[in-house]
Amino acid sequence: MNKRYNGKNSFADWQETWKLEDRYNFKTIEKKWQEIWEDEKAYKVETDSTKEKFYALVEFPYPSGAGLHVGHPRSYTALDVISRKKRMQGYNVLYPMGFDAFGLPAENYAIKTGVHPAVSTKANIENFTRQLKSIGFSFDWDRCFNTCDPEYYKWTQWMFIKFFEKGLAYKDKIAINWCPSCKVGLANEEVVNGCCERCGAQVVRKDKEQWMIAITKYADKLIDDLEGLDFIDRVKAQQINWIGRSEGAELDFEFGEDKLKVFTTRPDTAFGVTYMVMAPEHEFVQKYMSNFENQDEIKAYIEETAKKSDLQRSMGEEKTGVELKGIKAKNPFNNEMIPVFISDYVLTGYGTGAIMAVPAHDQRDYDFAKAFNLPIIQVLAGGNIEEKAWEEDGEHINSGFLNGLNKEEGMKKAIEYAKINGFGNSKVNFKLRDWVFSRQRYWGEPIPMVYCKKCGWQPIPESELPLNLPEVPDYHPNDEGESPLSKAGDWLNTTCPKCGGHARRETDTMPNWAGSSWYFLRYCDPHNDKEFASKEALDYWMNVDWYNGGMEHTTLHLLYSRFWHKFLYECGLVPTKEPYKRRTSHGMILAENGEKMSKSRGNVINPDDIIDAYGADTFRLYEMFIGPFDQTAMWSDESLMGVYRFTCKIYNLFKKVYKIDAGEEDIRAMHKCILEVTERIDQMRFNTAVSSLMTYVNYMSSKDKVPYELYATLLKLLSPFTPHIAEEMWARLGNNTLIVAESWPVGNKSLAEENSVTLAVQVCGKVRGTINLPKDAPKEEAEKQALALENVKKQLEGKEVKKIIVVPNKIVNIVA
RNA sequence: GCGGGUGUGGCGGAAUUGGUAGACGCGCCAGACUUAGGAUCUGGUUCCGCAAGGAGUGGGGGUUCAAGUCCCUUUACCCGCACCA
Repeated sequence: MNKRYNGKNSFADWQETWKLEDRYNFKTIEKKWQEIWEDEKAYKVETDSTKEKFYALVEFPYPSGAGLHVGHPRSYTALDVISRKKRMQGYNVLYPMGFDAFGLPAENYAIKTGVHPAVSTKANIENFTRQLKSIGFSFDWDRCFNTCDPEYYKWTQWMFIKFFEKGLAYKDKIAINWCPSCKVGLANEEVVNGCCERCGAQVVRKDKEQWMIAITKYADKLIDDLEGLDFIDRVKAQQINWIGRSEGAELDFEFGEDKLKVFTTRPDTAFGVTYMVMAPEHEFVQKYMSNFENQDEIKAYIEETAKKSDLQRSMGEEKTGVELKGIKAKNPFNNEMIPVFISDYVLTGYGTGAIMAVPAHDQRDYDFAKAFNLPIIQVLAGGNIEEKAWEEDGEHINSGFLNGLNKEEGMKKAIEYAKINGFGNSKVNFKLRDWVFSRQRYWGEPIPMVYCKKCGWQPIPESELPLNLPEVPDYHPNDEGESPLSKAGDWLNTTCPKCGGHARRETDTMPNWAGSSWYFLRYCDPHNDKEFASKEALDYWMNVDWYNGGMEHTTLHLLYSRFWHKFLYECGLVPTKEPYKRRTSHGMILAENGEKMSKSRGNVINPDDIIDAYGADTFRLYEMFIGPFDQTAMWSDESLMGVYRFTCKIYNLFKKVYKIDAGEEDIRAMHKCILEVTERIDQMRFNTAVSSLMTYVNYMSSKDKVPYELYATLLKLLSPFTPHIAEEMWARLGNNTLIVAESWPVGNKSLAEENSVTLAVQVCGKVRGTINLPKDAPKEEAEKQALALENVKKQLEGKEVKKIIVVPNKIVNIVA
């Protein structure tokens, strides 16, 4: 006997055995249908070129020990609703789930307890899987994988080698952001307000040899290709802002034997340069040190700034600095000799690490000039230079051949002049830096490189992939910042793939963002052991049609993965330039009082508790009803109760269902609901989609007998939101099919329309009454009835009607 | 400072894109059923007013027959970036 139907197979059977005492038992219902879906592989999907595909993606979670947060299901339910609807609309839907399983918490836990990260991670993944399954998401679990599985990271390593082969991965000694607490180098993206994103410790600068990936080579493409993508505006804006493209010029100023290069966005203000500034780390400072008259002062300043983090530097309100006495620079535009300073307001990592200072037209230079009593020469008319710098447009003055030109013309001419005279050219700069790709950590993908004294850095041969993570005696990084892998004994020693001599393995591992940069490709073909995914699978499934995730990943994961994908595209390994067609973002869920949920505040809501008390369907529906999807929402137990009542109503409504024909009004209510729910799901206006369903249910509840067709349609519309109860009641209606495989109802606009309409009647813009008219009644009829209203007559007493505006089916406004 | 967003009842939030502001839900009030209920059902619920009526979408101004919606201005809060030359 089929367990689906509990031995019953007709609607009549169910009605007969219906008892009033029968209560909505979500626990039994939900468990039953989850088992059936799993047994029947209801959500398994195959590459099938005869069907139109739809690829929905949500950010896979890091399987933390804390388990699922109520924030995760907001995103997962939203795309589950979309996926389920698309499936019912006939699409071949790929909606996968996996785990981003490398990460610091597992390693920190290992340091504390000695439990191997692989062990705790496995347990956490099992817990997450249990939780996700208990919510009834329609993931194709056969495609699930995790990034710490050698079968997966083999390909992450393989791709790293591709980066190396194309010259995009390189080792460089750079001043990196160093977290003294985590003892790890951080990418710029991982530094928040000068502090480590994970532990909050203040980040300091430290010179280290690091693997870098040249994401900056793709800076232009990463901006330009945003055009045409369906990303929400704030994501586009944030990425553009982060990449920080600025156009200007690079100019050479004579300095000692050398040319001191500066980057400026305002070459037109060159005649207003009264001094120059280098970053304290600039190479010329050391090179010319012996020539300076005030070496002690300079050295002291350099030492002082080296101790400061970027945050401390930027917090300094007063401009500080030291003049490099003894050498002046020559302004190539007017051959004037100008003093040169070092100051920490010039950053070593941006542009050339040196600037030409134009105090009259740049506020920072202005502040510095005021502090050091330097001349301020206005070269663009406008503003009040006595008070502050003039940064707007104006006519050039005191500027030789630029006089009379505006900003734009001046820039063009200045660059032209520099070009002709060989001391400069136009130049584009980016805020974006190359990606620091090394982590001095254990729980990450080993970087598949070896160092040979003779041959330098060499990638290991493809046949040796995956390069498995070895066992180590303990997981602490040492104080020199060497990875725990440096203690991996024999593993470290190997042979050079090029010359066969002795070589030593790289001991740093990859950052978290590595595995997540291409995981959406693996979902297309997750069990392939020959390639990261077959061409056939990629051609069919890519791009991701709809990707939803958190705003916090906009400049991290989302930018990295776009870059990574573009690189693979240019290697001919993926069929598309961009990975994601559409990107949306959900708002956070805060605690009831508007605070962030956190362990320390003790206000975390565990999805397990909600499901236990009210069931997965109520939980899902509430997450969709909580508020506008893209906005921050506050958890509310009382609102949750309201949704629970609604779920009960759906269940109880069944006893009023009869096999009777639907009336005209019934049909209208039904089509109205179909149209609204369909449209609102597509627009991610889930909260109003749910309210349409509530209105429809309220309509049915007010009837003594509910026509079968109305209830059946309700279940279909409801099934993406509350799949378990929809499935259960669908079966009780006597169906032998799964509702998830049914087709989505199609709304009919004309059937949804009322045949009589209520028009508001206004006198001078104020509503004074309403009239009922048949739909599309002539204007004259509306006017006549409006004027006949008692209240309207009263309002018009003693006044002369000047004009009557009739908007058909909407409003009559009488102007007097 | 730059970029993005949000201000509507006691609360979460709707409003077909210029056409009856407050859908839906919570809460609250009244009634019904009940031994009882923080259960369920029915009705009510923007504010002031007994009513007629008036006011009303952060503030001010404007366009329009008509503005939560468009324009100008101002303000508060939230998020991201921030000495990026």
